[in-house]
Amino acid sequence: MLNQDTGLSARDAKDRGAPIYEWMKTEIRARIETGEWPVNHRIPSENELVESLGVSRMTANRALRELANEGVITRVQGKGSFVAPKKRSAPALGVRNIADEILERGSVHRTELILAQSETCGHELAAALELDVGAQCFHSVMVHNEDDVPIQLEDRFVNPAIAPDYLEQDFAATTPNAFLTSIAPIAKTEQFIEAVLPQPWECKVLAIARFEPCILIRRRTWSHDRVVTSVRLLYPGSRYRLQSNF
Amino acid sequence: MLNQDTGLSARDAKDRGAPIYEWMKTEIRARIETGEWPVNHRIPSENELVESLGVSRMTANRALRELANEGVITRVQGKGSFVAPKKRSAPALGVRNIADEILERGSVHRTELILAQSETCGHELAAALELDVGAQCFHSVMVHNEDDVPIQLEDRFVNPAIAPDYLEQDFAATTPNAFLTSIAPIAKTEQFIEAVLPQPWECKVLAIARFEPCILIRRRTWSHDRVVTSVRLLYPGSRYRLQSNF
DNA sequence: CCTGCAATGTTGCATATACAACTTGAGTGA
DNA sequence: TCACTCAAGTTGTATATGCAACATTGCAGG
Repeated sequence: MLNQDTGLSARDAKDRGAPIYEWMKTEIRARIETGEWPVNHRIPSENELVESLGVSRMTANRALRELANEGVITRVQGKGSFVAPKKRSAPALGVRNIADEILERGSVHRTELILAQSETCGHELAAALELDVGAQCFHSVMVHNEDDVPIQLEDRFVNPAIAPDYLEQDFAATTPNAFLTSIAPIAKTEQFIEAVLPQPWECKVLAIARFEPCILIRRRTWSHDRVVTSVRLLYPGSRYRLQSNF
Repeated sequence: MLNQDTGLSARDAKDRGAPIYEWMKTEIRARIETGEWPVNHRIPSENELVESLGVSRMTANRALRELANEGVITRVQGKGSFVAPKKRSAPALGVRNIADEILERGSVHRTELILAQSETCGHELAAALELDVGAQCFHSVMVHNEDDVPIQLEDRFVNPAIAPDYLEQDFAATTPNAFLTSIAPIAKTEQFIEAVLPQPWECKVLAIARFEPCILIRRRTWSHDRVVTSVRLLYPGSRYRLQSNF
């Protein structure tokens, strides 16, 4: 049931799996993401949250303080808390759909599915997806071709709790990126860019030489504080470069 | 006076300008940066900090929790808090000063000047700097070391119309980046990120193997519609990665 | 009219307390 | 010896309370 004063729902104390302050953060973030609370909208004060949710002020304070540190909201002493303006996004380094990118260049995009299966999380993978060791996750590997030239090797792991029917998708028609962003709005992205030498099997599927340097992008995306996907994108250095002007 | 139990000093309550938890954070960070507390060193527990500093546990908890969120330390429930391993990663967006970046990681920055001279623009260089072919420009090459490990090769061309006394700078004290941004505010930046194999002479000055893949950033910056500088930044792939979260 | 001040509401910080969850090591009993 | 239990230490979370700092509003008095 919705609380008219704050717009937040009073959760039954029993079904909480996450800490209260985390739950408050996700609820507030959700209202911002859906547009229910637009930019500069005033967020319920700490005391209002105390009243409507039955939490202590320190807990409400922690939730709002952490959201402020993350840049989601801004707080002004004596005035209140407000939805922060959206961050600028970097065109070239943001999460682009490789298919759109290729089409914009006037080329033909074609994918080659190499693998799509369910796997058991090992230690490292569990940490990356923030799941438990031994849990199931989805794994897909595919090559994206531009005019029949391999240009990106996509090695992706997906959280099945968020996309339970991931493996049933037709990846020739919809890229994993497009599918996942359609069912889970991206709230946060972590991205590392490295230069590496490819593995032998990667050389084979990308049709490149053994010592061709490649750009490796390792990216994780979150939605509602849960990891949606962890992906490795490998680009042959001779065929691809990143651009970021500002 | 130093407290033997924690290595932290009990501050006089009067001279505190910052909140206690912020003061604790800076004190702990200082001990990590100076190497007094090396990587994996155990940090005083919350209760030890309570004892030695006379603060409440919630305050100590907040200081340590925020340091953990920032990646400075790692905390394990039931075990304790420990100095986190350094991560050598940099934001891919924006023009950072490599010296600042290294200092922030608590390492020592040292440059090695390889070349600093005036040259005559060829065709390609003239186009890059938006000058006439045959005009003079400045050329500097240097290596930036982090803890005496070569981490960036900087190959820079500078427009003499904007920085006429560029070659007279002491590049050991002030990086070219810091000098140029101080005399010409950056209005626009064009930046390409590639993966390449280094040239033999580049391998030599960076002390890397022949087939070590490198990240190459080619960047041009404008001020008042004129090109200030065109620079190639070469990073060994095994020692450096770019980070861009949003 | 307007200046000054008090009241109220807001965030920021610090403390004391309590319980839960996890780790480690010591001890105990089969 | 092995397995189990228990105690102590540590972090994680939640609450209640108090005071400080800042912003806004309204009111009293000139």
